[in-house]
Amino acid sequence: MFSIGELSRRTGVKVPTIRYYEQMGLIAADGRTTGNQRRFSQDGLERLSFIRHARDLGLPLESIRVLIEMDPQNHIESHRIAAAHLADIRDRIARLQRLETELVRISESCDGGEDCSVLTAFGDHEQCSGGH
Amino acid sequence: MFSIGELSRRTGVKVPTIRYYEQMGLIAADGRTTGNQRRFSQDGLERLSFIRHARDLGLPLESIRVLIEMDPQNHIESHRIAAAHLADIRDRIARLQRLETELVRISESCDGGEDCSVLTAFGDHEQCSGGH
DNA sequence: CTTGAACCTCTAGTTACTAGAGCAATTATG
DNA sequence: CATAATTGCTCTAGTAACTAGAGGTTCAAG
Repeated sequence: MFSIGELSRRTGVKVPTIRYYEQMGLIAADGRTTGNQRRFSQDGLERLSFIRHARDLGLPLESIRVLIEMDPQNHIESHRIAAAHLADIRDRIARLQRLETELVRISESCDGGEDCSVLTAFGDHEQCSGGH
Repeated sequence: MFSIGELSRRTGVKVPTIRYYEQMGLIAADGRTTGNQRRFSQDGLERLSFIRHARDLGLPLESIRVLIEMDPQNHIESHRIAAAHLADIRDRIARLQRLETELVRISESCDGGEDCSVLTAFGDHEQCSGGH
């Protein structure tokens, strides 16, 4: 049986975050001591590691909740979540790359004149090339 | 003079968002009608367009506030903000690309066996290659 | 048995908005 | 000019995923 601090040390998830996950119904303590402190089993440790890793992969808690409650033999649903997340990541990369291009242009636009053209470029959409 | 709705139509910023910006001190109405409705001048329109575009570029409101309050001749500060934001964007792109690689691996890991290995891969950090 | 670390609950703050309630003002139409 | 439709007002609360702090209790070591 692990205390919440022990669990935190083993998974790298901060103590208040574990309590937050419990509140969100993603994890449950196995029980409490007479003094009302949480005690977690090995199962809890594994569950939390799962959440931790999935969060590191950028999955929102809602998707994680679905994964947790899912039948492990349900291929379709887990593949769907993975594919949706991948598409989302790719979309975000594409958008950020467009911003990067734009920011490079803005950063290079200043010729050192009186008023800084970096500043005006931040506000002027006319100068933009790609659609953002 | 524009009503808040007119301003919204011309800039593409939603009405409640304009009020929110006002509350945050980023924009101010020129005054109010006798019936307490906001009226904005051309200046307000331009200010809001600036904010809109800077937000589209992904700048946080705090940076925008700094830009707005800045002397337009202050090259150093505007260049610094642009450079910091560019570095931030590049960092995010790099991290997302690492996630992309990982998710592709996870998506391809399933061989159709009893329990779906996409599901287990979400929880198992051991299988990961790059550091995330 | 005492002390200090770890634990408890609860509230509020973060970012950038969005949604809704309940009411007042403005504008368009008959 | 009266009425109806639209737009506006303020205020509160909700979103995601936590983090920080207050104020108090329990646990483990010596």
